[in-house]
Amino acid sequence: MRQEEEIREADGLVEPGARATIDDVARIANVSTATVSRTLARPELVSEETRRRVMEVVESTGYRPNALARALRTRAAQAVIVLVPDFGNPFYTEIVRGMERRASASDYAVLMGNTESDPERERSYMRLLLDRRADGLLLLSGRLPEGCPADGPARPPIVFVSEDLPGCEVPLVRIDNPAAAEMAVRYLIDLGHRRIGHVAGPPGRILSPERHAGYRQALEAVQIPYDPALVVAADFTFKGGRAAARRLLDLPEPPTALFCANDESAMGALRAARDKGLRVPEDLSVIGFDDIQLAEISDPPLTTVRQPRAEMGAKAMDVLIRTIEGEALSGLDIVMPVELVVRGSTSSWRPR
Amino acid sequence: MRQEEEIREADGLVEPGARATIDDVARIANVSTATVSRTLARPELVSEETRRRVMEVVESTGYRPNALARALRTRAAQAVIVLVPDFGNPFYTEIVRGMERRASASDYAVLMGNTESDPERERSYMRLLLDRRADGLLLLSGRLPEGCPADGPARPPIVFVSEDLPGCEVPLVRIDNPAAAEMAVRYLIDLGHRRIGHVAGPPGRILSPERHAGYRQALEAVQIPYDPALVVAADFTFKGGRAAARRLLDLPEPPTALFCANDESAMGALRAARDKGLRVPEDLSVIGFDDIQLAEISDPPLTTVRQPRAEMGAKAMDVLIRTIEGEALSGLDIVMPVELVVRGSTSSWRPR
DNA sequence: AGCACTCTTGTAATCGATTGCAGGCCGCAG
DNA sequence: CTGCGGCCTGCAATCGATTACAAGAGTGCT
Repeated sequence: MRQEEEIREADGLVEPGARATIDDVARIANVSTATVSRTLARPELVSEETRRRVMEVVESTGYRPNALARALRTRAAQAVIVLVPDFGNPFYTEIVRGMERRASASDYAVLMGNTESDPERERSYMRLLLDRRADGLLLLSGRLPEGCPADGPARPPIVFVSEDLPGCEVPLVRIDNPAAAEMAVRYLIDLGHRRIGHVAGPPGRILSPERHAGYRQALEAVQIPYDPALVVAADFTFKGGRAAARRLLDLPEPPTALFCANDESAMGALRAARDKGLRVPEDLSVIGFDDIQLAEISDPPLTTVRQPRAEMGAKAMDVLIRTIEGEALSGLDIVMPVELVVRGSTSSWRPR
Repeated sequence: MRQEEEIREADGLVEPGARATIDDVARIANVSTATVSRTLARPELVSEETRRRVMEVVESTGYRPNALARALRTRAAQAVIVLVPDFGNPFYTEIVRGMERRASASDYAVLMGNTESDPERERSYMRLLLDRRADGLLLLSGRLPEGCPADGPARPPIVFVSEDLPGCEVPLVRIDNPAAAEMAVRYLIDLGHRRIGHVAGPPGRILSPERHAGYRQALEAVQIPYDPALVVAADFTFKGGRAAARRLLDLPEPPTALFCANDESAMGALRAARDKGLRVPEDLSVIGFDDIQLAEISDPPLTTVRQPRAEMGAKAMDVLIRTIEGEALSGLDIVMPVELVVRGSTSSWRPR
């Protein structure tokens, strides 16, 4: 026993596989565990001399505090869960990047989950919260996991991004969808278009009626009568956008421009145009929404509405962390600015 | 004090915000914490009657064991880290899906990390391991995070997917890249092509020389002399593929077919062809590698080599979990089958 | 010398589980 | 009646940290 301790004092640790604990460090540095803990957490409380000695041992043993033990004691896991409905969707990746950046600045770990809108998966990530392995939740899907209290004191720290659940107090970081959509359609109108179709989003998502409202608003602002035949719902996918656009282009009096509720369906619309032998933008203008990476490399490159995705992610993470750390931010509603990115899929139109 | 306990016994818990602990359950059910723990973990050790009583209290209080406390005691976090070099890359999303499926079957949590090949980010995720918040590591990037022991008893459970670090004992789940590449090029040869270009991967990635070797092998098998001028390195991106293909198509005697080291660069090649006014597949055949989603919706849809990505992910997770749970699987090398998916970007060629 | 104060450090309780060990109870065989 | 073995259950140690509290040393003042 003495022997073992002496080996430890000389060499750091006996078993190379085992990691040093705070007790090892304390023993080797000849102080109590309390002092080791303080040296790391609040060095100003420890004398110069002791601090030096402890730090030396910390270095030589490669000691890292066990996060589980710390989290258990402090009741703070220093980790947050980010629930993404679909990893494959490029719209989310940039948001997540922003989140990670902000999280690591405050030394929070990010536990990312791909739910595919599957309640089972949502629940399984929700467990991490109930488990105490995470302190808060960032939701990109506009839906609460089943069994998660939406309000009241039992609600864990949550922030919604982009989409929310109407009627609850959860903070939200978003853009002004109606205004952004109106801006996009307004741009088409300014180019001379009068007959403008709308490839809408799926009815189940809040975004859809919001962007549709902006579309309608833009038309009405310049006295263009709203024609329901020019609106076809899709599902935010390439395939859905292609089919919806095809229906619009097959109309007896087809639109000269399309406003698509997101970029992916706009890509579908570009394909539908090509399917029919229409040139974009000469015969048809197409405008998307989101500014995903693909928009830049599509043929032609897509004119679209850019959301400041990384900033939105960072902002949401910021609000979440501050909530976790005790600020009362309930009911916050943060609106981020958007930007129209003009590329090659739109051009002016003179009545023929 | 007595008062509080009576309220608890009647109503479950006093404060609705606070979560029940094993002590609460034990007290209310009038048993020891040991019995509660056993009821949940090894019910067969507990008498029918007691089990019923405990379970009732567990239900009514909504008790969930604190994972941190358990992990601290059992020294098993029941969580693994998955390091993805680039979330935006659709190649990885399917792999990750397979991993998640297998993990949740064994009740492991998946902590996903987007490293962007940044050593800083890698280190920050590595901390979760050193921290004891995770039990193992799944690497999709073919590189070890800095400071991670590659071999010896100190090496944590790790599995590589798709790419590995040559010369270390870490298990690997992969495909046979040379053989798969050879199959693809062989297909072009069978279609009648004789002058076949190769848009290669970046030199830094192991995949690149492997696929290049397969390309060369296929040519040599039918006595087509290898021409270095027909090989241009790109970087697995759309842009890089486009530029590389442009160089090949600008050759005095341009190739009639291109084998691209991945789908994204193949998309770039398709664009380069269109830039030059070439029709695919009539004037140029293009074949990719990976079979990402985009391959199906590109114009024309891309002929490519499909990797069983979900299965690879699931398999890798399987090996990792078994390693964590004590099986000695060091040095394992699992090779998964690939499949040639013929779509519209390739057609037969008769010498003109 | 005595007292008050600051500066450092250690003691020990605590977070919420798991689990080895021991003891109580019961039935049954000798 | 005694002893033994099997079934349940509880006691208490343990995982590895944090932190309230107390105690001792040193300083300065009266």
